[in-house]
Amino acid sequence: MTTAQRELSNRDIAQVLLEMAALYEMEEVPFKPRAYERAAMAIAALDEPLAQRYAQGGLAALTALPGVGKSIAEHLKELLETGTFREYERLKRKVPVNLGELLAIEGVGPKMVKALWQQLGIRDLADLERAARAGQIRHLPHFGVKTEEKILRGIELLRSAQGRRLLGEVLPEARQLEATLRAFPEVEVAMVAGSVRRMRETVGDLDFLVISSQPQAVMERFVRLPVVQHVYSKGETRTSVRLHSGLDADLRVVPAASFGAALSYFTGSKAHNIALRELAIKQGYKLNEYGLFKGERRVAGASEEELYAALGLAFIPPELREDSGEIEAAQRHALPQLIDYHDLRGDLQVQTNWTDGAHSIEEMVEAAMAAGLEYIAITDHTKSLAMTRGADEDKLRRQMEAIAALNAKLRQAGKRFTVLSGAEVNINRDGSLDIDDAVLAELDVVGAAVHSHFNLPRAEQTRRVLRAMENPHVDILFHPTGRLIHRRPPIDLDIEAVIEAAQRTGTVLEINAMPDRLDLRDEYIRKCVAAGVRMAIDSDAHAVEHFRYLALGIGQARRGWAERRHIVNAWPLAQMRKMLKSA
DNA sequence: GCCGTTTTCGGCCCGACTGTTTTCAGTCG
Repeated sequence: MTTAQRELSNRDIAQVLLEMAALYEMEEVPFKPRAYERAAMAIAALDEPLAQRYAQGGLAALTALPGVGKSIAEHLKELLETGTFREYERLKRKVPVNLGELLAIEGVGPKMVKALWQQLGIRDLADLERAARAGQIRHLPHFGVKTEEKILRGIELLRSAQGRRLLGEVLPEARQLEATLRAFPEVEVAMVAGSVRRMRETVGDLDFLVISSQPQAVMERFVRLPVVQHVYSKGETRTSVRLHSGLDADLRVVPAASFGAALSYFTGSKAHNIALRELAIKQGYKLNEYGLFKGERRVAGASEEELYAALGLAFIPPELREDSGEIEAAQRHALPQLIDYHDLRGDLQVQTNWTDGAHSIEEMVEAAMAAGLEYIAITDHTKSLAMTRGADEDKLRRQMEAIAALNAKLRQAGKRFTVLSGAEVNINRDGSLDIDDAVLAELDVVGAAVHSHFNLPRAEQTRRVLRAMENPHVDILFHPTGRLIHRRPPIDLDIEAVIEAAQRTGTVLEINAMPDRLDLRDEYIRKCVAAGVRMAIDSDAHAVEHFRYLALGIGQARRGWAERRHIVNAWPLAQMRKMLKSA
């Protein structure tokens, strides 16, 4: 072997399996698509690189994954060892298009891709856009003007992502690179700055800042990292690269005396920086990335704490630096005591393999304990979401019994952990729920959620959601706006009315921590804080690995100025339960 | 192709919406 072959990431591998599912879908092969999708999900949710898992545990470690059996494990082995596998190549030959690109468009599925390729030779996004703009698609059988318009809108939406990526997707990569830099012998301190540090829900690129007295050696090492694909520029203080993951990354090397000023400057936001510099000028200073200066003399700059203090400000946590009132609050020393990343005691939305989750109740409990939680609510889907094998009243009752038995077992084993029974109940079009009130009354935690009719007009949608919140058994409104970042817009809700109703009815609003949900979003959280509405930060875990997403929800809550007192699952169990309507 | 509190073969789950259609396919959750 000459140069090391770049290792496939779990994301790459999951993508290949998803393409397999789509290819089988085109062939109208029954059941296989679901099987491949399930396997893709399991791999995408994995923390540890699949290659590493395979290297250590062989085929058995692969088949141990949920949804991975003998055949898929064999395919994965081949994929890991050779970069592809025969069955994938065979299927791809039949429809040789850029599947990932085309399927990323909302409303475009495998059948449409196949038809477009067969009839118009469309192979990628550019082909598709050209054909749609030329009005060619509307003339195909089973297509029409509306479909053509939908495709163009879908492409627009995809574009508006502007190459920004989900924080949850980027954060592990950023932390890993940060650790790599920290381990360089010439590096004294390394930190990730930018929007990652501010925990913005999406990230455009990565900014790293290091202290070193040997910048050239650091830059040399940096550009030779295997994660680096292309070097845009390389200098003494700044190097700019494209990573294999598709992200751009900047590395800046600064002397220790400037680190705080540089960290502040490169953390942003731009608006916060400008406001800070204006404040400095008013006080007779000059502020730049090298420090706070009075004339030629540097009065602060080694640490952020020192910098903010010199300006007469309380330390402003990075999540608040958006120039949305934080500087004024810091002047009055009236910043909120933000909820901390270690403050959560429970998780009030957890799915299991009773419906569309990957793992059993017991496995989720184990993982929650390992994540340092004291309680979780099991909230599987209900019946009208049939594709998830949603629970009906009988199934919910059976699950309540299973949970009661598990709690008894935990107590017997001396474990201080409580499993609450719950459900993620569907809100019907008219605002009624798809589970009988009598059964809801027996559950510890009832979450209600919109999973259908996303496009109702504002008045009707708001009326619908309010009616659900007024149900005396509904404790929490799950992912209140239903948005999927970069994929689906939020439902059209009068958010003020929802917050007012939450206050009036005592309904908790969720901050769903899934990377592509983060719903409520930061600005709505801040409205809730102002209105004194309680919220819950939930992982919405569908697999044991998902509890780590809670950190994203906490980041979002901090961006919304939330304190521990606003977040019910940061409270001890007894206090939290008293807060719920059904208690 | 996966899986097992319906257990090693025979299931794999439904229902709504949209846009295209004359009775339904594709997509989504």
